[in-house]
Amino acid sequence: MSDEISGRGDPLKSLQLLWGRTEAPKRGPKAKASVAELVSVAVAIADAEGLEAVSTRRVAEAVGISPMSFYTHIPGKAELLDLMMDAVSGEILKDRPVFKPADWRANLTRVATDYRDFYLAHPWVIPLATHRTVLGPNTFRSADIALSAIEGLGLTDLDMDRTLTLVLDYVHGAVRNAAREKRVKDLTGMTDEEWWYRVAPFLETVDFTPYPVLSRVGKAAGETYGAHDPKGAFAFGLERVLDGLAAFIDGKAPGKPRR
Amino acid sequence: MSDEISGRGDPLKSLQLLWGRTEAPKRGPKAKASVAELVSVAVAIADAEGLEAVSTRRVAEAVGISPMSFYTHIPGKAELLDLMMDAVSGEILKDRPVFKPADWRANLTRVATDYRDFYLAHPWVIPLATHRTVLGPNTFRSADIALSAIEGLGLTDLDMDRTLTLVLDYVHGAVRNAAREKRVKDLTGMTDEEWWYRVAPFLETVDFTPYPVLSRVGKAAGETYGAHDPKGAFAFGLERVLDGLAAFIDGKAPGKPRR
DNA sequence: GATAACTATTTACAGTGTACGGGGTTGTTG
DNA sequence: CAACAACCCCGTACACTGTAAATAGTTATC
Repeated sequence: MSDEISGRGDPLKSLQLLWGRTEAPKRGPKAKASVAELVSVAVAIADAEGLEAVSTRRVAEAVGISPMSFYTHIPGKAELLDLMMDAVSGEILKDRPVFKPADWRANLTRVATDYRDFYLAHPWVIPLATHRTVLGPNTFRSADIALSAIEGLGLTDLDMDRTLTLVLDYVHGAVRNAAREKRVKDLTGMTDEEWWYRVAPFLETVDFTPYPVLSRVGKAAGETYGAHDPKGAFAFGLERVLDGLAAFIDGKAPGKPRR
Repeated sequence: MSDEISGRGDPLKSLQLLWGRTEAPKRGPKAKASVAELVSVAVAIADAEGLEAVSTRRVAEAVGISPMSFYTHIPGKAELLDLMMDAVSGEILKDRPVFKPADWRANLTRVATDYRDFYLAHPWVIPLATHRTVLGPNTFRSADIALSAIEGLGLTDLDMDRTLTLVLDYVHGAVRNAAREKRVKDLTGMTDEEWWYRVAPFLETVDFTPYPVLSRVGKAAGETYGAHDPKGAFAFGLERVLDGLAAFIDGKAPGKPRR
């Protein structure tokens, strides 16, 4: 099963597990493992070895039950992935910062960097997220806090939605590369430097005249900060995004028309 | 093998295949299948049924060779994925538009929408791309054209690199959801409407008082354009990104200082 | 004709998710 | 008390995956 994206499982079953709405069993033997335990070790495996190391067998074994006992607790792997995503989402904006409307730019920067740190800490969530958000308590909590970063600016609810979507879409796009860096290194056993070292001799035999602009710009970028500079690129992009939002927000703000 | 990301294969072998640098064999029987053929059917399978339907066995069978004969042409699945990515990259900015510096905003809009269309046409590339770009001719070609959209604006080569990175990161982040929509529908057999229909009753039993902002904004967004509106969100975000870049570019442009 | 270079194929192994059916444990009910 | 229902656990099995290893067949060169 390589199509590992969230939102695949039975939505109702997932929801019940996410919100702890499974009523306690009246009879039967006591369970050797709990859902929380299974999710926790699955997250630990994903953090340490990547998503592909998470298998139902492996998770079951890690909590001390047999492979098939996994399915007594969680209907299938799809539901496990949903639970994993919501579980780690609890780390986003964990201290619930108090935002002041006047500092919206600082607020959004905080939100963006917090989400970025989150993705970097759990790179496996990046290919997992789909448009059908996991409707769990932690996901709701982080979204609520993030939205509160732009409360009181005179934006409509719709504008708030789109504004946060823009920032988080950008963060997601910008972070996806940095997040994979370690992963690719582990898989290939090569650092980026080693990789370039192996690749460079071949590239010198390539005729770059069909790509004049790329050739010039790529050379300049490479000489300045090596193969790539995700942190600098993120900061640059975020500033531009916030500049764009500034024009939008200042134009909407009722009290302070800009010109 | 669930860790399907690019940049995993032997880099040199991949490069040789990408640039057609495998010297023609002098002896031996004629091959029943070519690399181009294998890549082509692999792309067709991925387009039609998603990345997880692409297996070496399936691809081999589709071109009429036995499962293991695949490996006489391509060293492994990692290299196949690299080749697939570069192959489809040929569709981006295919007609090589002529960009005029004065119209940089229109140029970048064209670049952004072209990349968006590309991702929507081949959603499987989204989880595949890593920071180790596939160094193939088509990838180079599209990057060169995209960069030429912001030539002649007085930007340094580094600024051009970061500017394009910003735009493409945003496009990637914004498109990831829309691209999965069809995919999730196929996997779950549910449209988004059916999904919401199943989920809504449960959500009404959830206490939303801990998420006041989310509850209000989510309700407003849902009532206005249903579950989500990726096209509108994309347009909104792109305008803001371009506004932010406008401030940056106008500030740098030598001839026209803004204030 | 021998040999080297090349393609194609068969078999096999260690994984994966999970359907199915049976066995053991617990609390409730007659 | 015995019977039963509810529940947890587990062994077996199936159809997949990528690919290592060994073998057989085909072609051009010496």
